[in-house]
Amino acid sequence: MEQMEKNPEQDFLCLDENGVETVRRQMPDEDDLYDLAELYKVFGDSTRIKILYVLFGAELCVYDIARLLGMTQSAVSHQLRILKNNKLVKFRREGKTVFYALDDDHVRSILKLGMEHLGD
Amino acid sequence: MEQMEKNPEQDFLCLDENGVETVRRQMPDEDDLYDLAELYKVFGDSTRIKILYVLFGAELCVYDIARLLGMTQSAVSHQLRILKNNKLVKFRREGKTVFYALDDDHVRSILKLGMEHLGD
DNA sequence: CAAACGTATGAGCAATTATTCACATGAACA
DNA sequence: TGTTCATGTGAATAATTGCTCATACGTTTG
Repeated sequence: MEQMEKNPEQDFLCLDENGVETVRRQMPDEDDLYDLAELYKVFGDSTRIKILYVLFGAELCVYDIARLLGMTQSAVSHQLRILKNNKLVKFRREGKTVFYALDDDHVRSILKLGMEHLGD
Repeated sequence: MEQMEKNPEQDFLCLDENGVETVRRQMPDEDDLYDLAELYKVFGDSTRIKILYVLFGAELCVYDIARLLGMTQSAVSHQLRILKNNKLVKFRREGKTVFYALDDDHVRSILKLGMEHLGD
């Protein structure tokens, strides 16, 4: 970082054109970044995090999740819908009952990584 | 999952007491779950995701980040504050300029995992 | 078919939050 | 010391969102 002098041609204070190119090249598409933020937004709610952790080891029906977490069936159902849309949980119908489970191992990995970060 | 009959003593439709215990045992503390959600909430905004990705390979000053992303310096500074508070970025002062960089490799790992999940 | 049960969903409300605008800091330089 | 430059921040606003309440849907059972 030696190029600290102001360069009026360039409009960037600290980074030269090469740096700009390097940064731009590694940037994913705008859309992908948006989708990524949307994905993390789903993890960014303690209710949904609780639901995911409850499902960490067991397949559960909506009512059980609600009971375990001390929540309304409606609230749980609303959040399950969001988790479902984002492919974080899968479901299976058995008569009147719908069983939910974590969709894939990415979910577990993401939760674990987050916990690791908090451990510092 | 054979215990589908309703059991009025138990208040849980599908899960027996053993199941409840198993689920409860693996649940982290309420506080940790809350903190985890707070962490992901930070990732759950496309502006902050963009800032993190811009910092993926280069240490940058506030004004450069703003220029690269086409944002106000103020908006970037507000978001950097949040990223800083959550230990996702670190900073270094050099004269009037403040350089920001990703804090640790957890950040990179978390971003990568998220992208992987989207790739399905 | 009607009733009961588990689940899903739309509307409305309260709370959170990202941005803008104006201004405050804090450092370098005349 | 006063000015300029880079950054930080408080208040206000607009938009998002999680929950509740009421109700609808889909399945089973009488």
